[in-house]
Amino acid sequence: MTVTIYDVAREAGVSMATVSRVVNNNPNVKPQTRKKVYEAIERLGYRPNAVARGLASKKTTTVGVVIPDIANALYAEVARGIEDIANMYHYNIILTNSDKRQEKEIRVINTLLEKQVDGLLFMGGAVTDEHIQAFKTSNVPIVLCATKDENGNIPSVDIDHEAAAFDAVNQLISEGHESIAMISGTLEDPANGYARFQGYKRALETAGLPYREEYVRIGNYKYESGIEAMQYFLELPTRPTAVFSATDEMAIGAIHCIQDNGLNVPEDVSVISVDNSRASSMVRPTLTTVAQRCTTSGRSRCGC
Amino acid sequence: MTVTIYDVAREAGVSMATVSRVVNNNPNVKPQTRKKVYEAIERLGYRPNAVARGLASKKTTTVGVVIPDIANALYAEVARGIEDIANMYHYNIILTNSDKRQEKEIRVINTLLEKQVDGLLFMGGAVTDEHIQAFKTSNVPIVLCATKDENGNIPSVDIDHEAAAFDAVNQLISEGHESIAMISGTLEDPANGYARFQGYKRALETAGLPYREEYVRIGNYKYESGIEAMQYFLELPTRPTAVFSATDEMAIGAIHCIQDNGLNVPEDVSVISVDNSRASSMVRPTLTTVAQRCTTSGRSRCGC
DNA sequence: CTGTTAGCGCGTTCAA
DNA sequence: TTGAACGCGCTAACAG
Repeated sequence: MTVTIYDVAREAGVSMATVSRVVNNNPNVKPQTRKKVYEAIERLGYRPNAVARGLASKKTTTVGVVIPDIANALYAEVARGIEDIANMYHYNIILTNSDKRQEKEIRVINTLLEKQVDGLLFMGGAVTDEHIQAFKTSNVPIVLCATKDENGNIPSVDIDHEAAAFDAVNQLISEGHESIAMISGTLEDPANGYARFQGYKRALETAGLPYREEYVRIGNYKYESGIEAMQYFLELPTRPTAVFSATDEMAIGAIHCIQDNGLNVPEDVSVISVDNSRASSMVRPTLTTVAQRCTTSGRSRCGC
Repeated sequence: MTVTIYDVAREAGVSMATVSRVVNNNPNVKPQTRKKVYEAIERLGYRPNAVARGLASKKTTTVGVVIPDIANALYAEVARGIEDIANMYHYNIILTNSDKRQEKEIRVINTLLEKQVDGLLFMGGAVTDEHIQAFKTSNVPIVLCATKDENGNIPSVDIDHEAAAFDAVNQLISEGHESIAMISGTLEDPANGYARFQGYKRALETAGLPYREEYVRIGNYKYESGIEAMQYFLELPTRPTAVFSATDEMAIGAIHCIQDNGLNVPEDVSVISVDNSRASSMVRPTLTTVAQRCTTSGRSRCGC
């Protein structure tokens, strides 16, 4: 039924090894025999079996990707970047959603390793001892993305949240704002939360602006929490003239809240954030976002 | 280095066959020996090699998915649904982006087939003879998603665009609207374009409402084209009281256009669409969308 | 430049 | 209930 390398060899009157060389573009083949082999391949409609090849060569040209949720726009962008790069090197990706549930994460990591992926890209929340344990059972390169292990032993790639936040707030400052509030994520979140908050503080310091506790509210990244935070700011005795949001979604909530209070953006209050989701380009008034190039971050390295 | 089934066999004092039976949950193993094997597996940290297994069994428990662009929210939702179901049956998916470029589509289809996927899910634009040709070179089940081949020979799953459009327009009618315009996609697009347009027309007919040519504009699914179309409608001698958009993005453009003209939604003009992207829930005024359950559509069947 | 020969790690008869 | 032996389709020395 299926035509194998052996069939091609017989058809072309050469050995399996020669066919293998031709298929793998090994230069050590006389052009003439190469041609014969190609013809035989064409005639028989031969297609190499990547599984057999993988077993023999111990390489699958496949990398595993565990991602919290591909339906999330941010992760989808990253996934796209990863697949682009993988594709460029003729690799494929096995994609798995983990929903950041540890039990599921561990399970898919093991499945991926069973499938002999050549590399594993892990995007998730916390990296626990169990994760480390699972990683250590294999020799394939692991790279963390948008997360880190406590010791920082595992290679990881991520955007520089601190710098992104710093840039965003700086832009506000350069526009003349002096009272800038922040809608932050939880400070327990090292990346989207703490790091961005640090960037915010550093920008204020650098500009010689005072840091005021009442100008910082912790949200949960959701639209509604953006509204709540903004409402709080607007009711302050001296309300801020600008707001820096840790994420686009909260920023949009903030904008709507401002409008609901009969104020205008950016005339009365400016809003800026650091995500770069597609939604942000479709919201009004235009939401200035410091491009975060999610896709690019997926491109940095992928363990292959 | 790597521990194989043979090592486990030796450690447990049984044969490879027995270990294989245990690993594959074959009932024909004495509980006692099963236990011995499990212990040996534990002790050695044995992990089955899925590639070798795939070669021997001719099954990879992997399905290939070619999708236009995972960074697109709609497709991402579908992909999520597919992965969920695959995961439920202990399958994995190899995901590839095609950008609807035929050359790339054909290439990844072949790659996926080389990798011996147990099924192939193809999401794309047109299904040409070249596609059919590529599909035929293999025996793995192929299923089309959100697209169809001309003859309808290949199994396919999709949402019922016609019905979705019909429902959406019907809702407008039930709200008392009698002059309803439509921002359509290109009619060459059988699904998002033509089918939705048909649904629009059928709803009008069913309600005994007249179909007016000037009440239909063709857009390109983009935000801007929603604005253009809406502007056209607003400048009509008798402007429509409601607008049905083939996609959310164009609907959002329409809404903004209405507002830019100093009118209100839905007081002056109602807007409805049939996508269900996340963006639509964050836009104001609230955009009524007929839930299209993209994720569910990904769940229907996946060729495995 | 080409052919021969071993495996890669596992599932699967077929006997026992 | 268990084991021996073969083969899945291909790559990788090695030899010539």
